[in-house]
Amino acid sequence: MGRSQCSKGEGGIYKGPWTEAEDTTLSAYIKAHGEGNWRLLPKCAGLSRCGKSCRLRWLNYLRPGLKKGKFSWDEEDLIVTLHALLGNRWSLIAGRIPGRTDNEIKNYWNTHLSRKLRNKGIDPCDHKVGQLTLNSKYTVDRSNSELYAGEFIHQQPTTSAEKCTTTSSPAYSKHHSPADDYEHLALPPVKRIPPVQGKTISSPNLSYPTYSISDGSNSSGEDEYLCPYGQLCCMDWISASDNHVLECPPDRSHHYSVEQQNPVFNADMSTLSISDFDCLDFDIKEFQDDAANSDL
DNA sequence: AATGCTCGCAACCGCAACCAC
DNA sequence: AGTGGTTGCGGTTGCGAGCAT
Repeated sequence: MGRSQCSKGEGGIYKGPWTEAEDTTLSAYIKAHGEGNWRLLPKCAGLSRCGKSCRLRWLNYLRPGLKKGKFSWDEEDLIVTLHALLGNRWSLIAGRIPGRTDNEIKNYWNTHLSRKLRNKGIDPCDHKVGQLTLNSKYTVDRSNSELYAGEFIHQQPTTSAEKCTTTSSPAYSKHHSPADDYEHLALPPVKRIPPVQGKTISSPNLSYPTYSISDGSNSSGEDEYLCPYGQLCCMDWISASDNHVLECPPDRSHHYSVEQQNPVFNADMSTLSISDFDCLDFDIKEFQDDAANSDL
């Protein structure tokens, strides 16, 4: 499997599959000197490979903590969900799935998941339902879900190379299922707190959310918070750091901004989109817990 | 058994982003 | 602001394994 036998290319640089000896050399070197300096690494380590190749081999194969083998049900589900939210941003998706690499996820998507979705009549690019011939059990009832993505998520493609990005992604369903299943398309009604117009809602400690509303009333909990952009922006899913503030402008009853130290959150409300949020800020554990716990 | 075809995945390639100067 | 070097990302390639005929 894989590429052709190792062959020397220009400048005596090997290409093709890595040998065991090369793996050992690379691992030993990185354990001793750490990652980075990829261009110089091959020379220093005595490898006839380009730095890029070394980096890739380390990140995708040799790095400790990598999971091998089949994707679990949960992982598959998570990939579908994250792809719906993030598009082909494999490294971001991989960052949310411990032990899996972007390359692995990308391959798995291209060879398994996209096909599965297509077979179910779902466009794997935008996760929209095409001509589904569903039985009544899995009817997609968007009218019943005010959190349907098209209304709340307006993710813009991030690069021109992204052929398959979500321009209108389905919201994350709390009743999500793996790609085999239609259920993740049948978004249930979601409990929401009515917007508090003109109020500022802050959470000084997001790792254990306690909300305070500027009028002095307090509330705490995980299941009753604002989900202005589908459910992604539920505050619980934004990792803890100071100075998060959700606010509801008087003129936009369903849209909120999150103010952070990051200047992007000072963007014009009318143009703020889900892609403006740094996805690294989302805490996947709470993401999963929230999904598992909720049955609204 | 031989041949052809499809699938899965490691690895490569090009390009954009980032950084230092 | 411009330039050059480096890194990281996503798309694509190409080979071996496995399956079908």
